Amino acid sequence: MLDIKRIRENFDEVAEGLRRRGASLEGAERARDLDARRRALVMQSDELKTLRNSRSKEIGALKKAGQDTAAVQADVRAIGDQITALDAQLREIETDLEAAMLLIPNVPCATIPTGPDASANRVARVVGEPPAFAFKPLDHIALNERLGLFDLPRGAKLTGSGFPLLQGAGSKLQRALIQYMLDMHTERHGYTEMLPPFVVNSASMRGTGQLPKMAEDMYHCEIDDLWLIPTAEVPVTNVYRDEILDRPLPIYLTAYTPCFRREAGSAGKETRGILRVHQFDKVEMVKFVEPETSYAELETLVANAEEVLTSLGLHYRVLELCSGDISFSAAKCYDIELWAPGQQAWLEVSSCSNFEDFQARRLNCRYRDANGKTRLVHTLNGSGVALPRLMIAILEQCQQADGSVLLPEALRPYLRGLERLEPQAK
RNA sequence: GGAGGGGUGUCUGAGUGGUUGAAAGAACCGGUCUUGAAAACCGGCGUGCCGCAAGGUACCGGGGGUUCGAAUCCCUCCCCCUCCGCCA
Repeated sequence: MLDIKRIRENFDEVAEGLRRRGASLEGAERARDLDARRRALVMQSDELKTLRNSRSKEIGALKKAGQDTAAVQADVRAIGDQITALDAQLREIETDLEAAMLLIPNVPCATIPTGPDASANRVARVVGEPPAFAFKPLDHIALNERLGLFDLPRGAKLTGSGFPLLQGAGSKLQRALIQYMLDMHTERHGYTEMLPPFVVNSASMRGTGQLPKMAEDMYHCEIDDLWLIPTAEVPVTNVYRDEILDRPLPIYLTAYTPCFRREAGSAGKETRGILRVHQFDKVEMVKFVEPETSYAELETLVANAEEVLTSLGLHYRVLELCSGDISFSAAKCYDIELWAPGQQAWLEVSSCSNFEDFQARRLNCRYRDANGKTRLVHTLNGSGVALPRLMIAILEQCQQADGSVLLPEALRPYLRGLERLEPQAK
């Protein structure tokens, strides 16, 4: 959520930002108008309340003195009726204002490229080399047919399409990767590990911005009004919702969780294999930082995610997303894409964003600065990284001529002697 | 799921309808004193909204209600504790 004062006082600057995104100005204009009406009503209502309070105190005094209070009571009652009417109007306006504010996206950072969509994204860097093959590399689906790491038909039988059943070396590799990443972030990058609930309430979903817009993309348990998390960002960022932090900033948190996404509307698109599924595992990093530091913190966040990939010897690139391609809440965002030689495609495995105070305002998450003044924190998060596509990239980049997959050295301690994924006899 | 108890500021904790944003103590910050520290003493010490400001207003788990007036009464929801039941 944007600062209403920013819309009030710097409307042109906000409008320019929204235009760069290709977003409509309608919401911001509406918010500006509702805000003006709200302030006028608040003034009226507060004045009447002042009057009511002072006259009510008179009644107390009169009663103590044993005098008749009927006339004053009638007066105050009339004032109270006016207040009730004004406050009803006010509530309506505030509800509308809140609704409008929740639908206005963040203003993009001034330095990011301007453009309408992904075509304007800037390649920040390409790291490593694509592996050279003396044979035609297979994609992860073909590789899996020999290796037997995941069983999609049986996953579909258990639940439905898009719910992979990992098995044998596949599940072991997955588990090793999760622990490898968590260890790296906690031991080397200074993050504290969290293992949060995988199901959250609506207030948490609003806090990070999934609600109200993304309700259709999430799994919802009606009876309890609880939601399956689409990313660990939700529970981990909400840890400090409605708090004034007394811990020194920055705070770095990391968590492994499964992620549940309905992916409504994306049926048939990039859905082969485990590229896009309804349930997947991910290690997430979340930062709570002082505003002045958030852009420097974004760079180290990306570096933390990249180290997972470089340490595994994988070829990837980093994109700086343009104004038209960043997500609703983000001011600036880097995507990390792994190279998948089997399908000759770049696969997004991480999205690292600085939300500035956009999430913090919804979350109501503040800290005390050096002068003891409360200020909104800046929040950031990034995947570190998502598992299925990491698995795909490892399979496709590390495949060998004999159909096996030679696993990265760095994972060996986590695989208890497993060095190579071997074709399975059917 | 059943029965009971409870949710007040950073913490402990008073407050059962009237000038209470809230006693008292602790913690914390500033000052005096001290070679320094402690102690003692003095002062400060919640958050949001409106306002140029003075100031006003709202908030005692959330929401709603009664009343001229609610931290205090009523309804409802949430959370915590104890006991019983069920259960991985």
